[in-house]
Amino acid sequence: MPYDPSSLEPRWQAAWEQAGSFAAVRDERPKYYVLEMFPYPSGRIHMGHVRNYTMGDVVARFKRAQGYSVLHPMGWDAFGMPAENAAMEQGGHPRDWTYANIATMREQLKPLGLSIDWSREFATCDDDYVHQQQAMFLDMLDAGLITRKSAQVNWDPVDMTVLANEQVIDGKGWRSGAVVERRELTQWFFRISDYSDELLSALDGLTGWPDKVRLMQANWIGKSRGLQFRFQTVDAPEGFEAIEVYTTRPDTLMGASFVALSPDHPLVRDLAAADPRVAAFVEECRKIGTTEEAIETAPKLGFDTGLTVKHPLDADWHLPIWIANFVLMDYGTGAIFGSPAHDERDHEFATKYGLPIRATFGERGMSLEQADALVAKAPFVPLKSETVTYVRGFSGAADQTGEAAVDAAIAHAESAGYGEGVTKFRLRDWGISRQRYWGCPIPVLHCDTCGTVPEAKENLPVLLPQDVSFDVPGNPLDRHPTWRQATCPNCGGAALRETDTMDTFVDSSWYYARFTSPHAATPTDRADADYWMNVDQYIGGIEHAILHLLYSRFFARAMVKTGHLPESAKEPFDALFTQGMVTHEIYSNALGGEMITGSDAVAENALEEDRLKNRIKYYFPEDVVIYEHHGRRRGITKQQVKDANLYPLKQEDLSFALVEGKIKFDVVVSSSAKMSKSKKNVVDPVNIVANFGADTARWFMLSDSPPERDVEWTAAGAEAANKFLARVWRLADEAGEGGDDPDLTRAAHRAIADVTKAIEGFAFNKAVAKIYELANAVGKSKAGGEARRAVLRIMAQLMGPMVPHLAEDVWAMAGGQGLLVDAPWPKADPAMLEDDTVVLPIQINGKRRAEISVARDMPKDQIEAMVLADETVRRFLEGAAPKKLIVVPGRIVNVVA
RNA sequence: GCGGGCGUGGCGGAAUGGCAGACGCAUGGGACUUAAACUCCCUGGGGCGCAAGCCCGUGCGGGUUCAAGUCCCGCCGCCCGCACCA
Repeated sequence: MPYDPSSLEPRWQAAWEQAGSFAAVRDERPKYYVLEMFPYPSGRIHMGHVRNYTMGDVVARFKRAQGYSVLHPMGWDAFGMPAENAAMEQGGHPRDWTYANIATMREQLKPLGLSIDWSREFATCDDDYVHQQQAMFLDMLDAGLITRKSAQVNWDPVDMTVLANEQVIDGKGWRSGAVVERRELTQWFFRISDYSDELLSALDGLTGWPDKVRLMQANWIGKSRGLQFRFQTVDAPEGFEAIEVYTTRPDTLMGASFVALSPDHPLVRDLAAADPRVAAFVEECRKIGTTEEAIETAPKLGFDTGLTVKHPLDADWHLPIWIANFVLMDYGTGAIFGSPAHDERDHEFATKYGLPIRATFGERGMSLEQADALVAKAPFVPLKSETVTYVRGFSGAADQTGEAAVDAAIAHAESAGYGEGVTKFRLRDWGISRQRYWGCPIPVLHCDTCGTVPEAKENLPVLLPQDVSFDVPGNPLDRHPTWRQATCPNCGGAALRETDTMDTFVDSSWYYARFTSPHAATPTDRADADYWMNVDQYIGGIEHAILHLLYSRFFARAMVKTGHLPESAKEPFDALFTQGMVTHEIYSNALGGEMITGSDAVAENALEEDRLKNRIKYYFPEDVVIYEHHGRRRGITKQQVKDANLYPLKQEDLSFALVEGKIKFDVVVSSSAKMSKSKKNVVDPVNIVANFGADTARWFMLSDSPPERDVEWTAAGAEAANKFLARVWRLADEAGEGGDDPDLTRAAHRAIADVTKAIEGFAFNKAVAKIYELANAVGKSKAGGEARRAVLRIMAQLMGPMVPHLAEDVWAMAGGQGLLVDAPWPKADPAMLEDDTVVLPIQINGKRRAEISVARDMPKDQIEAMVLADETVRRFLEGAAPKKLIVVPGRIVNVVA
């Protein structure tokens, strides 16, 4: 009987379930909390999920074997726009759509054999979760962590609704096609910016996080030291006698050539009220979306107000005031001075509008003329740590670094009294208001008498009304006939409910804490949180490096402040791993605008493809057959092969069929990209599990590609994975009688050491390679009987975290006692790991020319003597003494001739 | 535009500054078979050579070092994020 995952996998899953193997329990063992970022219930699981959860499962099972009490939960990030979009497109209710998707996905996930404690499952749209989140919101409101202020949104003037950034395409609303405007709304915010410094400095302690993520967060928080000062205005309207600016480069003050205001600056508003030309310019600026990307990539636009300011160091020197579309109101003071000689953007702006470009400094030793010449065509922006020569300096030495010059300039401004050094952060408060239905209602009321009033805790949860429709754009809560009507908990009078719901990032900012006690009547249970927090290993995509992870770090602090988490949990994730995406080749019918019918064009060009996307037809991988023809990969649709009565067409019959004209290549193979429904380059995990079993899918996801990098799903790779697992199964099935093989036992212990190290280091691809080596050793070995079974049991243990079903079967066949899942992780015998002799490569002038075999502990002088006596070395030296002889013990020898 | 990352055979990848290409896939050859599939063995960066061996080779151009895929500087290409996608 061959390897049959379809019978074996359900059997072991049932065994684990019956044994209750994965229930997380508080006991005397040390605890380990493994968490993968929870999925959005889009409707079907995809390969990205399989990869993410397989990695987490490897860690969970590995730690379990190492004697930890493991918490490995699963839930659903269930609020969000797709449910509303589905309701708009297909009718139905977001709640029904969401829960149906969850049911489907749970059924698709379970056959993967993940070691999850399913009793802890919840969805963020559950009434209970909403309830606890609202309770925390009230606590946080009370603790001063929440505020209300004005913020800009994308406004679709036709649909009369707020759009998400992704719903704005080329500055237009995705449904209406209307040019989107920026509008101001009063919104709810978490005061994350109060924690800027704390969130930044605490990054140093996150030693279990990738450096790149810490760096991205540090840059996002963006601490900067600069000078804040006032320009005195000339002839400006009343109330605008001075303009406050902030600069991180006060040392370039003598190179200032203009002042630029944000279109949202108060002075600009004042001017716009009086001058229609200003108003028109501002309106033009507002047609750019709200994203920083849109603002920064839009062409730089300026408007000369005609007003001027006095330079703080020379009252007779007047600078023009411009309005510029790239100046952000959110950062600094909404006003800057332009220093075109030393800033890319200012240089572009000055060049476009004919404003002066005056160097403040040049390369070391340059004269004023040389420095001005240097910056005429392009700005000079050296590293701040580099020493430069100031040609228009006003403080500090002539030759100094940018850093020193900034400090000197701040000191100068402070002693002269025209400005002060300040520290600013780029991080803005976290706006959580969404003008949408399918989210957690913000539990607040608006009372005519009492103003904005928090709902009383005993009135929670504030649940969404069920009788809503999505046939008209806009927020159904706003137009619901009765839902808004409520009683003010303060005065007992009539009040209106807040109709904003919360950003779904709020839901995902504390689910990790809720998993520690998912059914508690309070947001957390302190004993459980104390025991299970922190998450020891968090695993998810790099796309969450900034927002989700930063918000979660803030939220944990807010939960500490409101007593929902212990102080020790303020950094909730001890270690983080960011895994890569799953990609696949793309199969389509067209390239370069022509329908491809067996022509030579196979290469891919993303831009071209984008331009032609409307004419391109995509094929699912399961609908095409790929052949190698004249060294190129070409595709034919299965339908075509069937129509020609040739299915299944063999490679060797291909040329015949082509020559006879029975078939032609009509599918272009394009390079791999992230799996997406629109390009149909998706492989359904359900099909893979049905065809090959879950273990094959898991094994493939772990093989070959390093976990942090993208992995390309290929049919050949999946088959190879399946073949290997079948081979391992046969090795166990066919184990016969025989004697010892010390080399095999050594190989097994080597494998224990290597695989353990690889799993600990998240190098699953290397662990897989080491298991291949062990399997090859088993296959070659003559060992039999208990000696062979002992090695097979080790192999089962090492494979257990990755392919748990097969491993259980091999374990049982090789005479393992009880369930493998309960067996402790094997330990390598140190005596088995060391060889007595080592082969030392000999390099001559850095190139490998020979090797010698020496005792591991041979002294250096003996090695040197052996090297000099070596025939190849003597040939290269031609009788001369080496210039140098480098011996790195146990590693390498280099002879410099 | 700004921030972050990645780039090694035909392909996925391996390599505490120390033998580049572990391991796997594809290819080619062979064994088994009436035949095929399965399986097993060998081959497996490019070039020259009967061979021993030699030369070239880690996106491109420089540099540091006895020694560079790895460190430094400057480019090119691709990917991720940019605050209302999740």
